[in-house]
Amino acid sequence: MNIDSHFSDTFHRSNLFAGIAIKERDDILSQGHHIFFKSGEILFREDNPALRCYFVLDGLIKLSKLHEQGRRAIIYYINPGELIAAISVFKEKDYPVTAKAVNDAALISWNREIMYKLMLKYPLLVINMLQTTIDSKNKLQTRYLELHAELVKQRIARALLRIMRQSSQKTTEGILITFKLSRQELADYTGTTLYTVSRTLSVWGKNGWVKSGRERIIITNPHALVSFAEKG
Amino acid sequence: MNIDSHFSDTFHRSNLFAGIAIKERDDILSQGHHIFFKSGEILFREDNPALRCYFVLDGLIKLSKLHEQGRRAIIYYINPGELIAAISVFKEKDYPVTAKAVNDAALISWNREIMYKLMLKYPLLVINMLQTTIDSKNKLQTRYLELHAELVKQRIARALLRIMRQSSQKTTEGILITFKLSRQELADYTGTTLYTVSRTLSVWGKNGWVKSGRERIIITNPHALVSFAEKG
DNA sequence: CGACGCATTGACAGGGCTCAATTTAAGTGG
DNA sequence: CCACTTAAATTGAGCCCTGTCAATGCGTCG
Repeated sequence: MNIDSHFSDTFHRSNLFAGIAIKERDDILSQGHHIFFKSGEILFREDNPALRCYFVLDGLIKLSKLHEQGRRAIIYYINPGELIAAISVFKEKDYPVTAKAVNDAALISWNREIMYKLMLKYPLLVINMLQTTIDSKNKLQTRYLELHAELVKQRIARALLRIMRQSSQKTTEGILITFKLSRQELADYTGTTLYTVSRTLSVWGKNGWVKSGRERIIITNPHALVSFAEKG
Repeated sequence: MNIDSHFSDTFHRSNLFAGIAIKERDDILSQGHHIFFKSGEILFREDNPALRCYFVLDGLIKLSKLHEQGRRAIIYYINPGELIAAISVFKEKDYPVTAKAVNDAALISWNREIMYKLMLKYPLLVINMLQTTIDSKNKLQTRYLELHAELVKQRIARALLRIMRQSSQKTTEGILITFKLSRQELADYTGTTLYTVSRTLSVWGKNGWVKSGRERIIITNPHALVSFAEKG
């Protein structure tokens, strides 16, 4: 399998391949398959579990989890350079999570047998996988604590800042979040409702901290947001 | 290093060593150090990060995280057979978590250099570490969703059931949780306050679902609790 | 231009937190 | 063994944050 040179950088710079020689990386790469998902498409769902693991080359992937009682929690936004559904190497079922492409996305996928062989062949690959898994677990622990300890507004501030760091660009108006982010999504990410998010953004709009429209958020005063996120 | 035969079983049956030959396990074991912690003692804290990773032979270890604003969240209870602070292999600092022995505990510890060498020497060890890390991450994801989606009482019910499955024994009165569990601890575990926990247990006591005293909980009607935990 | 989906805003209620006052139980020392 | 100390647990009162529901506004796209 060849890789588009545009994505090559993302692949080779990923922490996942730190310390692994280029020709070994190419071996790993050559055993995967390219897949593309359009914005809004679903990679796998609670009732249709992941059978392969995916490396994100481009785009943003949203991992969320649906509760029986109807609510949804966004667990992570996955950036290019990260791996998802590594669990599929070990378990066929039992990964009750939805993965959805937020932007058009390019990925590489490996099925479980191939990935397992690669893991045995390249111990450093597994070590890197372990490290990135621990890192993302720690991030979730932090968010778990915040969900427990902080009021909604503070969590929304933190969420905006996290998303800003992950996926934004400077514009003349401020820092624009570069994907469609509705009130509902932000609510799912912070553990609240779209109404509370709307009210909060409304106030912050009047403060001059953000400018927001339909599925579109610009942060005009990041400094104020940071201070609010930290002090509550 | 020798291992007490009483703990030998826990060591060798752990998922961590699945597929690894006995003499290899003994090699791994021989490079660690025995450590004991009395009930209530702290293994490491937010301001005194873990420098080694630990394998739990006996006892129960509580991992919690303190929020700047004062609240504490219990992230996991760690049973015998599990590994903690694997992150210390990769990072010296930056594991802002407190680990405390809930019961008297026996552990094996390895420092980072030794553990890293072992990981390179035994690829299957890393694969197993990856698998258990993914598993515990998934559990946290589930609890994150619950914290977002469920009311306090439902979360308390789930927490009691989880703890019961982890660490309990049958008595004539019912299923006794076999470690000191205060209202405050249960609150930290479920994301609420000790007052709400107290009120809830008080009601369930009148219902005949539980019997509770000072740092002591007996579940007298697990069936009712399960049904409540699932339906809310 | 019409329709659909997202966003806004108000009114209202209630779950659960806070604070304070007791009560209960365990542990300690004489 | 009992008085004393200390920490945990209970319970009530009050209130506020935030979820719920409903009505309306508005931007986007076919």
